Amino acid sequence: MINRSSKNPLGVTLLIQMNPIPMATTDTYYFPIPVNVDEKMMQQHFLSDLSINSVLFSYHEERLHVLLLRLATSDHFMLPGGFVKKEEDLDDAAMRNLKEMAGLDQIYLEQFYVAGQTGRAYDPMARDALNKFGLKKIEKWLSDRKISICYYALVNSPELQLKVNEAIISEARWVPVEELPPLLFDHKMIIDKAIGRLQLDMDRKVISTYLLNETFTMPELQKLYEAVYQQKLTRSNFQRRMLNLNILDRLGKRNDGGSHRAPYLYRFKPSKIEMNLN
Amino acid sequence: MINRSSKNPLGVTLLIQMNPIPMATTDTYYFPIPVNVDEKMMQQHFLSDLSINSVLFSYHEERLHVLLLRLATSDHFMLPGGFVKKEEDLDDAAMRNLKEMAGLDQIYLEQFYVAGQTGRAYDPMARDALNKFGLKKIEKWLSDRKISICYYALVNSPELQLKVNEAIISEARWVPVEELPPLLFDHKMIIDKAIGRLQLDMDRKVISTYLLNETFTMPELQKLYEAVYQQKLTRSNFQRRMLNLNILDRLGKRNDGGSHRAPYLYRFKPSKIEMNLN
DNA sequence: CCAAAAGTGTTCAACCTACACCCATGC
DNA sequence: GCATGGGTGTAGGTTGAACACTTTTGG
Repeated sequence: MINRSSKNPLGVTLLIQMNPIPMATTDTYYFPIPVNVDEKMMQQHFLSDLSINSVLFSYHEERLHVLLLRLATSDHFMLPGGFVKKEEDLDDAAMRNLKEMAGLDQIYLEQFYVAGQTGRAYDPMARDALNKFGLKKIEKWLSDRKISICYYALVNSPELQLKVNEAIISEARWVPVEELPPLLFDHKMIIDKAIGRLQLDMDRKVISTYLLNETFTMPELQKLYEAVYQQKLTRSNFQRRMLNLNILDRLGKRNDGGSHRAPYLYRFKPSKIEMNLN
Repeated sequence: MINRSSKNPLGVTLLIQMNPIPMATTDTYYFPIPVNVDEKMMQQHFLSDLSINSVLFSYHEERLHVLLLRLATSDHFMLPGGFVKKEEDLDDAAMRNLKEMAGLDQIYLEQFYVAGQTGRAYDPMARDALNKFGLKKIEKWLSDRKISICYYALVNSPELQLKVNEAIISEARWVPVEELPPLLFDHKMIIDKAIGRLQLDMDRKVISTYLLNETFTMPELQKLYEAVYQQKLTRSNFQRRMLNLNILDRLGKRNDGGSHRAPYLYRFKPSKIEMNLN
């Protein structure tokens, strides 16, 4: 288990271990930009007007992070995403995309927005960067693409193994939400909306569990809330509020740590996960 | 102004005055089922994987109503909707659709859901009804159609003039949400989600004004809330809550009515409309 | 003057906030 | 013991539910 002590965090590598895998025949369409892709097959099997973008949230080092990909030809970042097969449920497509790209499975996934502005694909910054790949079909793709269904996902471990085409994506990293780098397209706006929705959902549903280890201390839970809402909370009141919700099991065990009273370990009551509050 | 007295409602006709207009060249694509439509033109100008469905809400006779259309070949109803032009923002498409169909303009419109299940077009009931039109292209349309972006709209007057193809839509009516008839496709589920979202939004934003006349009495406002939330509220507490929000102007004027104390008239403060609460 | 409907006040409980205090632990 | 950090208690304010009371109006 990762030691989350504030004084001496274990130092999870921000830079994700990338494990590039050569682009294969069918399973390559999960990447948001269809480079080196059989266009015919694309048209035949995928919905052409739609794409999916996913905002992956992870919580570590006491901060809320978002997974971002950097285009090899740019210093700008973008969100991961993919396409929807013709005979595939939207939610399934989003899930498949995350599984193919990052091996993620059974994570919390929520659709929160549809980006439908016509102008959204026409970011000149993105155009320039993509044109550097020298591929004609990207030009076409940019002018064709229209609607993006946006999901956010909760990931409880920052240690991912990404499968991306290294020629296109040169870097993938968890970035703290307070320190977002320049982003392509309308992805900044999408992330902002995702954070807003995450804040709403944290208030209404028992979803913190998807961002934490199975057991955690009360201060750890509080720091998660502070990271998501970007504000300090009063310790004693936070504790009472959480306990009064009656969604936590206190485990007799205690952490062993520094020179101070040992905190209790808590766990979300299994029956209460997926429950709505209020 | 419509007399909303509970004892003797004026009796707005539930059945909408339909004013059928012959299908013209371009402006006919607003109807959710492309019958008698130039398929080539459709493919050329519209996004093929998407449709829009709109849940129109109206409040009258102390009840929340939804606008439903009945297929001529069925006793089932469906939601109005339309398609998205290739170079058109999603929100604009939804607005254009309502303007073309019902002459509505500058109304409150909110996107709330995306219906993305593959099975959603395969309602056998709908298939049967549509096949009765004897048109081959409907079969194709049913197997092609995939994703529906769902909007809800707030309409403050039930008196609409609909433009629909009478050969296909034989009836259009405002139906109280507690008395929904059998619906085609997944439209029942979509309406339920729309109501849930409307309830959330009524709590968070100043949108009641889009369902009422410009001026109204406190009991009228309360009845709107009771219709939306499907539950009785305590009169005195409702009044205090609304006044404490500080979003209402009390107009000195009073209603003239029955043998009882005359209520004040209120109006939403213009500056507070579109404001978020909480 | 009475019934009916609208507006106002009062009480009580629940909850939130701030802050003080107590407990456990390693040095 | 004492600094540090986790856990609990308490006083004051706010909010909302329930319900009683007052005001206005037509008959």
